[in-house]
Amino acid sequence: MSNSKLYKGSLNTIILKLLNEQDKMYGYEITQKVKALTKGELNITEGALYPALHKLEAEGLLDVEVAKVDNRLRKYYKLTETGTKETANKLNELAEYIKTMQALVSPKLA
Amino acid sequence: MSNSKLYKGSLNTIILKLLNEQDKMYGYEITQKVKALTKGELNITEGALYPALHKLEAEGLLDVEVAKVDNRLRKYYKLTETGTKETANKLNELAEYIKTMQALVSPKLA
DNA sequence: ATATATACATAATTTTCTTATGCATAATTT
DNA sequence: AAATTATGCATAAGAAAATTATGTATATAT
Repeated sequence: MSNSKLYKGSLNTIILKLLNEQDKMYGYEITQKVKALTKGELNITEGALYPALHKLEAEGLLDVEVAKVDNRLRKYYKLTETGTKETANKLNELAEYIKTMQALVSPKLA
Repeated sequence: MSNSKLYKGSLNTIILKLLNEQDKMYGYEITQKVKALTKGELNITEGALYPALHKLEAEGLLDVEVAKVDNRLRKYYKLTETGTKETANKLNELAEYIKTMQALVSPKLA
């Protein structure tokens, strides 16, 4: 995924946020989109991505829809209503995390 | 540690940064300092902290010095030279992580 | 006397990721 | 034509980092 361990725990947030923007995406598309958006910084591995998608689906945050394009399989994922709410939560948590970490590493007023 | 999973992977960064400021600290002190700095947001658990300190010591990033205060044991940790360098790396990685995540969740120019 | 705070530690389990495979089709390169 | 790379899914074994649950011990507050 990256040389830094900090990305641990942020995969779900990334997936949900992308699906919040793009409406529907398939797995491989997510890996490519993340690579592009981060200029190669972040490479989501398949071993992390697919189990994560399956779990989000099992939890009712994602719906899946199978399609066949160019004789190849694609599984399109999209947010459920619950998934949309959870996306908002995750983004708040990320903002909170960043604020907290900045307070810890640059404690200007502490 | 927190309701958010995002803190996974950031414990070492937190420990190293605190020791970079405070010169030397003992485990319990670290948990209290973090709680105070984050206004209760982040509570480092002992099961996470002590193994982490032992590992950082084993890797040569921390030196330990045992003291007895009020008849109670304290293990003071401080950065080694290598530890100081690694602290700088970790802080760069954190800044990089925050930048990357912001590019992912608020892709203004994408 | 009892509970809370201080101070360390480890073991079992869970979560999340990496690494290694595996299958299959399409497109590109040699 | 053959081989490689890209597209697209999936899972299993193992590692890493945390949670949760204990355990020991002293000091302080109720």
